[in-house]
Amino acid sequence: MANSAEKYDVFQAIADPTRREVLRILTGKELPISKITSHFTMSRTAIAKHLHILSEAKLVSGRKVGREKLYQLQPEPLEELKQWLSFYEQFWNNKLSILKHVVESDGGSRIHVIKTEVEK
Amino acid sequence: MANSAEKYDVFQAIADPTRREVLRILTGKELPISKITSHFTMSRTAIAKHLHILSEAKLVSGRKVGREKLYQLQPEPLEELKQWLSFYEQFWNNKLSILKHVVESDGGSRIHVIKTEVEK
DNA sequence: ACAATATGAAACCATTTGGTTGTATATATT
DNA sequence: AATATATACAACCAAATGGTTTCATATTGT
Repeated sequence: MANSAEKYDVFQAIADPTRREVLRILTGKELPISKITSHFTMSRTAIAKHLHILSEAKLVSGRKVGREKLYQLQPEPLEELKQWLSFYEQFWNNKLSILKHVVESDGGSRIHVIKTEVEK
Repeated sequence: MANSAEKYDVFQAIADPTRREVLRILTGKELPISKITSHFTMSRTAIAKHLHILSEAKLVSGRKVGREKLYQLQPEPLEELKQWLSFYEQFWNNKLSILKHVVESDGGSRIHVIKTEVEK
């Protein structure tokens, strides 16, 4: 199923509720397929396929340890999603509210933002 | 195709590249189906279906004006996506990367960020 | 060595998806 | 009134998706 042509991107990978649930389950822990499967009613094979898709999208990585394959969350590709989102944020938010959030949630520093026009 | 049972959620709606492109085209403007279609090689019917899906996910709204149906971006449901994302942010997060997007996605201005430490 | 466990992989299947074409209907335009 | 335009809707289709079952293989544990 996993073709080298990277058939699945992040957008497709997270479109499926089962796969989102798998990601949630993997937050923090590194788990073998069987343990992940135990959270669902569907078969191990089905979950393995979902893991392949998530793996293609680089949202998880698997390492084989003994007879188990341990899967781990790899959240970096979500950055792409975040960037995509940020483009639309200005339409329901105000761009500066993003900055506001950063400032407010920043524990140990103060952030100053100066916006200046740039000539054509 | 469009069942009242809301078959499509935001995650599924944005999974398709054509639909993401439609959203991008609709940023700012309100456009009739035919105008939207002119950006693609596929048929108007195909685009109409995509618009139905986007409509189910409440990412666009359409109003009929004369013989045209004008569609408009409705970005609010993307908030759900943002919230979903925020849960995973802590796992790769470098807070300043948020600022980086703001800077990079800003067309006509330059943003300077000065971060200074604050005494405990 | 043998049985149990964990995964991999192939074959198969029903449904969904993403597209098409064809026809009908409503609204402008001349 | 007749024609052109814009959309709606139904039927159809191939390919993708999300699942299953079955069998093979590698690794433990006794």
